[in-house]
Amino acid sequence: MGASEGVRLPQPDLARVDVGTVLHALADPVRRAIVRILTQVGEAPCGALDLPVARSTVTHHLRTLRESGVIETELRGNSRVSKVRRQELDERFPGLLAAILDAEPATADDQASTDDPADTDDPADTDDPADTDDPAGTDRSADTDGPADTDDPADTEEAGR
Amino acid sequence: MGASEGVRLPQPDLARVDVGTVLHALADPVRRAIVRILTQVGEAPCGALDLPVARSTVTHHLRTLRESGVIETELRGNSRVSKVRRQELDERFPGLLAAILDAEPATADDQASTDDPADTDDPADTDDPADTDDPAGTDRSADTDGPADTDDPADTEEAGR
DNA sequence: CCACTAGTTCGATGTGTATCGTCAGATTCG
DNA sequence: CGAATCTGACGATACACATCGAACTAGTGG
Repeated sequence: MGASEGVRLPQPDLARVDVGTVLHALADPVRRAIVRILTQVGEAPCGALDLPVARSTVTHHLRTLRESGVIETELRGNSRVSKVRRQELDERFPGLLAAILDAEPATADDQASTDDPADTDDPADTDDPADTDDPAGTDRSADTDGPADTDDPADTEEAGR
Repeated sequence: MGASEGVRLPQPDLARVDVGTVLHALADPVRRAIVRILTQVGEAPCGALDLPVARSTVTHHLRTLRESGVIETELRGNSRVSKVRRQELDERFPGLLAAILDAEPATADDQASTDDPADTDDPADTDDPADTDDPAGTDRSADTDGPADTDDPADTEEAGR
């Protein structure tokens, strides 16, 4: 018992957590991957999370997830084992986590590759994440072109009426 | 017919929209308020949205919502009427929008005040939004103390084993 | 035509954030 | 004990983003 229970790191009371906080935490693809992995394996230490970013970045994301109330972490020796506060989240925001997890079906071994293709699918015409991945300068010019095209068809339509 | 149907602004195909895009769009409190209002009244032009930000900021948010696939907007004279792509969202991400809207019950007239108290409730101990509102320096020292306190009880716990 | 309204774009600003590498502290193991 | 491992704090960097006010565009009505 003592061996399986360690000290839990500070975490917010979910009753006090704003839904925007959770949404923001889960808007990041790496953090979503983390949550998916933890949901599938139950719990895992930092080192067991196979993600395409630096270890320090994983640590940063884990902290963000913990501070937003999505996961809980406990000390076990020199490891910090995290797990999703699934029950609490489901009580506080019924259906939210399920909807998000269902939106991106994935296999345990394909986490890293799953995130990459998801980003590839984003490049919809007016999709912001695609803009994020591209150089800012290029994106702005793209955004400028977008509305311009909008105005053109509008003019054409009204002419038709 | 023609009077009720205007030209629709470009919007992404929701089948191609990543859930992270939607999550990010709805992580912002102003944008959430917009979606709530639109959900309640059905549709509304920019000017009918009573929000505690500048008109240009509302425009910016509407654009973000539209480009992320959450709303659709059509030109009607010199107005741009927006509405939530509720059905499509429910098909693409079943339960997501409902969960988010349910997380923040509100009345149509209390949008602005509803957002403010939500921010007030956020100041949980390790809540990021609270950290954002407070001076960064103060928050870091608090965070530094947090883990330190965690380590102390950890030592105590292991001593007990 | 002009005046007015509705809404958007633009530029600037300040803040926030994801990422990385480095280093230090804590724990485990031989 | 020292070496190895695990993890997180720190500092730096580049980019993203919410916000505002001013200027501009498009549509409406007299």
